[in-house]
Amino acid sequence: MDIAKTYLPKQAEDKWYSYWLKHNFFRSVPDEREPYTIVIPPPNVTGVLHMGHMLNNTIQDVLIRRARMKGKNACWVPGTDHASIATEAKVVTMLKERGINKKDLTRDEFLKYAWEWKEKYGGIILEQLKKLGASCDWERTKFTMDEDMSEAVIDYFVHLHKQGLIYRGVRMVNWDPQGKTAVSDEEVIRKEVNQKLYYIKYPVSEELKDKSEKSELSTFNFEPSTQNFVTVATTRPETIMADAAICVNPNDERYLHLHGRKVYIPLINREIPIILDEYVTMDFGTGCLKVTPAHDLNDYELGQKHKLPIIDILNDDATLNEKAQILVGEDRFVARKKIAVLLEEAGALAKTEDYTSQIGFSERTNAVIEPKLSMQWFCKMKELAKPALEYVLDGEVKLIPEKFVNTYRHWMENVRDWNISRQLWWGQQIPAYYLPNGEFVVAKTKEEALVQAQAIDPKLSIDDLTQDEDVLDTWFSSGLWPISVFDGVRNPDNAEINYYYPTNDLVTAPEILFFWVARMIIAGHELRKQKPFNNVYLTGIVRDKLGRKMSKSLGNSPDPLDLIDKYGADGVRVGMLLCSPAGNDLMFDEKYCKQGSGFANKIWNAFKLIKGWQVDTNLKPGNEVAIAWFESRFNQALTDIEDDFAQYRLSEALMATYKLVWDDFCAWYLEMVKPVYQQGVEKQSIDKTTYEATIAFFENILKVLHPFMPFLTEELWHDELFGEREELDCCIVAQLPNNGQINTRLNAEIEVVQQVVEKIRNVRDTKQLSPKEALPLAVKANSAIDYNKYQPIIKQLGNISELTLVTEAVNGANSFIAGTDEFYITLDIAVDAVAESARLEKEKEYLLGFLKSVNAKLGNERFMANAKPEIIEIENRKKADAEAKLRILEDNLAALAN
RNA sequence: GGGAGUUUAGCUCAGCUGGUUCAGAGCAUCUGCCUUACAAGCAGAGGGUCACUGGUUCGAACCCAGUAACUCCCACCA
Repeated sequence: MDIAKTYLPKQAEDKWYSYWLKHNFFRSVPDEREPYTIVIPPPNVTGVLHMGHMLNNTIQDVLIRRARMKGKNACWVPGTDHASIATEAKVVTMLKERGINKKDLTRDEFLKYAWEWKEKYGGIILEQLKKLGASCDWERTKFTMDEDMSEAVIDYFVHLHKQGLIYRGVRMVNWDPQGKTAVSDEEVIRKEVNQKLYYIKYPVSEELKDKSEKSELSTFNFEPSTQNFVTVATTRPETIMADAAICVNPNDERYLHLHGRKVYIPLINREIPIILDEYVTMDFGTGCLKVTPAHDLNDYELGQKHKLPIIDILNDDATLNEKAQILVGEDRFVARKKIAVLLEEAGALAKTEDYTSQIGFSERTNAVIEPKLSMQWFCKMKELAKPALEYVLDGEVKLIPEKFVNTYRHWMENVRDWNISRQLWWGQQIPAYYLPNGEFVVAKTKEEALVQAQAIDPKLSIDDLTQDEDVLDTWFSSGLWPISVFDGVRNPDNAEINYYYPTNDLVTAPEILFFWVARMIIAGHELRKQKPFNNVYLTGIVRDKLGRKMSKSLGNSPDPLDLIDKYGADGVRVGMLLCSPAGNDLMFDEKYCKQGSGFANKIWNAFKLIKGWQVDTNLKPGNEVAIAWFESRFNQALTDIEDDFAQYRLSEALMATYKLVWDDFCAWYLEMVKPVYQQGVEKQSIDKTTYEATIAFFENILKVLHPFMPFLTEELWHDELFGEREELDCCIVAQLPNNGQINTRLNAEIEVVQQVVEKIRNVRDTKQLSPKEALPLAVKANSAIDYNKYQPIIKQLGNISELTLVTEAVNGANSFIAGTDEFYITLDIAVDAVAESARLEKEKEYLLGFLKSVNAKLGNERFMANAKPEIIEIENRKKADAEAKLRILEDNLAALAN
């Protein structure tokens, strides 16, 4: 039969994924085995797979598959997040395209559209994950707005409210004028922006009585005539109409004459007081601050302190309202430009300066955040954060890499109250019910709310209650994820939550350490007094090879599905992992995927080679040494790989596997045992022992590879090479081999043998001899290595015609040293004594230098006094080895000279 | 402004408690091979002032101090 020349991923991928599904290999139900649980970081329900997801989910899949193959009850819970702001924005856009304005819809009508949208586009991303090979238990797929999930959220809200941890209040919030909702502090991204600093002159309302009371404004390069003005620097001239005061530092000697005075706001001529507060920095701007309590957080606090009126001149969409008196209806940024012109015309603009400062942008809509006063719901964080911090500091929840502990601590120690209300419809509506008198009660249902309400006013009926319009922040619900997917909020003692929780590993991006990870730990402690997971593996950000973050707007992100199409899912998985050491950003380059698919092909070809063999029972076993060595080497590699996994060094585990397969198995083992080509036969004859051992090795290799390359390994697993397989005998559920014996002596001796082979090849290369030409080799063994034992290997790999053991150096031969043994290859052509001497001299020189440094150490009294005995012993051995080699070299040099 | 991190070969990264011939791996590069599994391959080779400057030490890529560059997080200087 014909075997494809290269591995063809496409056929294998769909075939085996459905096979796994059909046989429920991803399914997990509680049983007597040890559980291993991962909950997926739920992607946005309307999201599309990007490279970050690829990395994240590849890692999770590797971990879950490995756990499965170690006999654990592996459960990977998939699902999606309703992502209120992002999704609502998408729905609004969609409606707009259809000519529908959200304003014209009722809440119910809008939600109907939103659900339609979710049904249509939601879950695309989960389908995409299947292409990657994600072995999630799809029967457990959850959505954060599923009925039970929402109920859990409401329960949690009611619970926190009962604890007195949720309150309602007017606060300055981060207002997203595009999403028309408040967003939390964490959802504001600050960026450096080039702006202008406008110096605005506010006329002082009374003439200065004493002309001699001269200000020192001249140091600011102002026109002398400005002494009747107060000049204020601001980046937001459009808010002057909302000014409630001008503030100067009481210690600022320049402004003593202004104490107790009043000024007029330019253009609208409203009179405002000059107030004094040490908050003002004297050496910034002019040292005068305009106080605009409605539109700046600090000004708000200053306003509260000084009991200033709050004048809000902005609408929810950040256009100016009638309180502004001028430019009503204009957008804030349009107004800024226009007012600058108006001020200029009125002679109230002293100057403008270029200025860069940080501005907040909405993470969801990218709109410039407007500080806005409004009534919001808040969650008290201080008490909640404390135990959540302890979990991490105690190491009960391990962050990988550890460096994030500091960041986590810093945040948890400086946490502020969390604004949990969002002025949206898509999400869990806050379970607060208002009485006609404005009081409110919090309850799970309207009926329960009525009971509470009637305690206040017995005459109330259910129609008198109105529910709060706002919904909860998405993170409020995703914080419950590891508990709510097992129904642990509503039924805290059910069999599932007791079995699967706490989960084992969480794999997520460091960007959402606080948004999400911290809140899960908080919820875990609050609801169950338990951590939600043992380990948090924080992946890096996927960047392009120039180090730029991959994003749609930059257009530097490849489509993951295209990559899978091009390199196969296994190739892409390997590619992602090859360049993603734990916690480091990943400089993604397609070439890694190429390396991945190249690796898949290498394995495929090893398979093809073995497929071409046929047992000939007449042949005697002839590869005991090779077989014993590979077994030992394999066990060694298993230990190394296990160790890498234990430390979450997935890249290194993969690289160790890569080298095991490519170097040890293909380049050495298979070359050692591969039969000499026999012409005219379809299959190459091989002895039974070697054949069986090789197949067993190959099967074990497939197991080790499986977590990284599930499709290829499953495909090969079912080849007839391995005999008949039961229907359920699949690589995905095969058990990883246990760590077996490691023969360190054999491993070490083979390393010398490998050196010998490499040096023979080197001689061949430098003498430009054909690899086909067999050469004679003589060994003068100074070590205990029995070269008779390794003769077949050396002969086959080095193409040696004859290997003789000698006791004296061979004259006129090309020599080399491997380990401490001497090797001689006698060639027909005469040795180029000059070149050979030069080569040996160079080696000698190096050894002498080395010996000198070793002797320097050994001759150093303080070294001998301070170094540990084993170090000294090592140095002594180094010295002995070097001296032995030097003697050999000198002998060889002497022989050449003759 | 505060904090954390990074800096090792052309690229991406290992290098654990300071001490093996310790300066490494993979990729890339160069040279030679179309050797019956694989040219997506094989064989061989080259490539580094371990960011810089000082210090500690018998001994430093590793510890300490300072400097520089980059990255991230946090923060209300208009």
